[in-house]
Amino acid sequence: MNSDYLKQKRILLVDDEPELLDMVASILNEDGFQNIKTAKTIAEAVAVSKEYAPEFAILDVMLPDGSGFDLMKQLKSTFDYPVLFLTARGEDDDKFRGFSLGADDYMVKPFLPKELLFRINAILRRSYKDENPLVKLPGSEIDFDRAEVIKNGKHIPLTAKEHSILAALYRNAGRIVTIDALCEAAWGDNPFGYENSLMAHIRRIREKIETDPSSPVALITIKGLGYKLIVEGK
Amino acid sequence: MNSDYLKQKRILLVDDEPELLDMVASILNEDGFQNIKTAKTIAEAVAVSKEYAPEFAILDVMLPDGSGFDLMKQLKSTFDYPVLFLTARGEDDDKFRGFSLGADDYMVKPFLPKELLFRINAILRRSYKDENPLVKLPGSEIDFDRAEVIKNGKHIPLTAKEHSILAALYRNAGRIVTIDALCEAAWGDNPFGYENSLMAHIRRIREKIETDPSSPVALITIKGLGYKLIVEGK
DNA sequence: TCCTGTCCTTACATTTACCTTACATTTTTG
DNA sequence: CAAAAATGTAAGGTAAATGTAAGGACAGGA
Repeated sequence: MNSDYLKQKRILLVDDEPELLDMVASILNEDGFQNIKTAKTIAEAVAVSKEYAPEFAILDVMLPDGSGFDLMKQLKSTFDYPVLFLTARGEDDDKFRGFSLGADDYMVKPFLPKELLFRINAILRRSYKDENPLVKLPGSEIDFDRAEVIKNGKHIPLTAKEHSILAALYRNAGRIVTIDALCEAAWGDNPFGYENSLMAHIRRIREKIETDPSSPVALITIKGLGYKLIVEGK
Repeated sequence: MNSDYLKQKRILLVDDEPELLDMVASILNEDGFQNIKTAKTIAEAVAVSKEYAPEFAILDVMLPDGSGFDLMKQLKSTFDYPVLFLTARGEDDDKFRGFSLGADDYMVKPFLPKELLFRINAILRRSYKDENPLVKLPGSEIDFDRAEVIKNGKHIPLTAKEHSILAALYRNAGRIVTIDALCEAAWGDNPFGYENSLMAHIRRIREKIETDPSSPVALITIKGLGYKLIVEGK
């Protein structure tokens, strides 16, 4: 279900309630999304769009300076990215029925975080599914969509945990990722007490991606700090 | 993909919401389709059909004077062309079970324009190409038009659910498809809570396409991530 | 040299996700 | 309406994935 290059997509989040902004942003964050910008008004959203060039937008229907639909029209005429609407139950139902069709999806507040993530991931997957970049490491390549490593022409499958650990490393390619951060990416809430387990996974990952797992060159240890994934061009 | 003789096909579009008619029509237009007629009711649709002789229809499931299925039955008894259904999320889809076979397909509103085009083009290609391409798997072949599997020269029919699950896998051939995504493809609206049922279907599909269903080679499990369909050349 | 701490490596135990089956229920068909 | 087919449900079984733990290697410091 989780984590790959789609998590890198630039997301624009527009709502006038700060609490909701915070909530959605943190839901997205926990699922691994990196690039989130927020706005409280249409004016702000347009400004942000211009310099940020989002690849996906979550818009509230009711905004202080107009409706989310107006905003979508403005944006779509210039940019082209998928949109998900948030609407409160009973809010402007009639208007919504008609216009909802221009949206790529919508959710009625209040919603379950799980469902929000499900819909967002579904939209992104469908919108950007043709791109399937192979990640090039020294000595092998990773195909996140297929959850496999290609080494010397051999296709080696990745397990779920390996996949999510590698994804977390890839999101920070070239930078050091702490043990704690990796545990959190792999085990989510209560990521404590898995340090040893993480090590076992690191070993297994190295067996798959490294030519010589005991002298790693792609997934290297920075003693006392964490691990680092070496990706071509990062 | 563009400037095809398929773009000349006469298309009938039936929905009671003018907004949706406009939107779909303009999506189709932009993709190069020339001959589009619209109708708002079953009565209208039947009338248009008689003199226009459509070669493809997009029907809303809910219409003011009856269901899209009734319309399809009426039309199919006289004419024979492929149909794509549109259904709204949350719309009573009891009636929905047990179809989506053959050239037909359906989409849940709201949908991505891109995906609508993708499916329409796929249906047209399948329906109006002289040969219908068999999808080659290791050990068997799938004929989506006829909804059957050919294994060792034997023709084994597919049920509706099996067909739509296989179609979803085929659309992402070679890539991992999550349980959630498969549930959405098979049950559309409210795809939660069918995980177990999905498993039973997977088993039945394997019985049809695999030589040894207990050691699958075509529809393989990636534990914790989803399923993957292996198609020759993908 | 020994000690200390960090990480590696391995073998093994445990768990979880999935398989498999039989059966219940619903839907379609004649 | 009855029979057949399709679909959904549930429970016990299993193997692959994951977690655990113990011994080893290695570096740095005293």
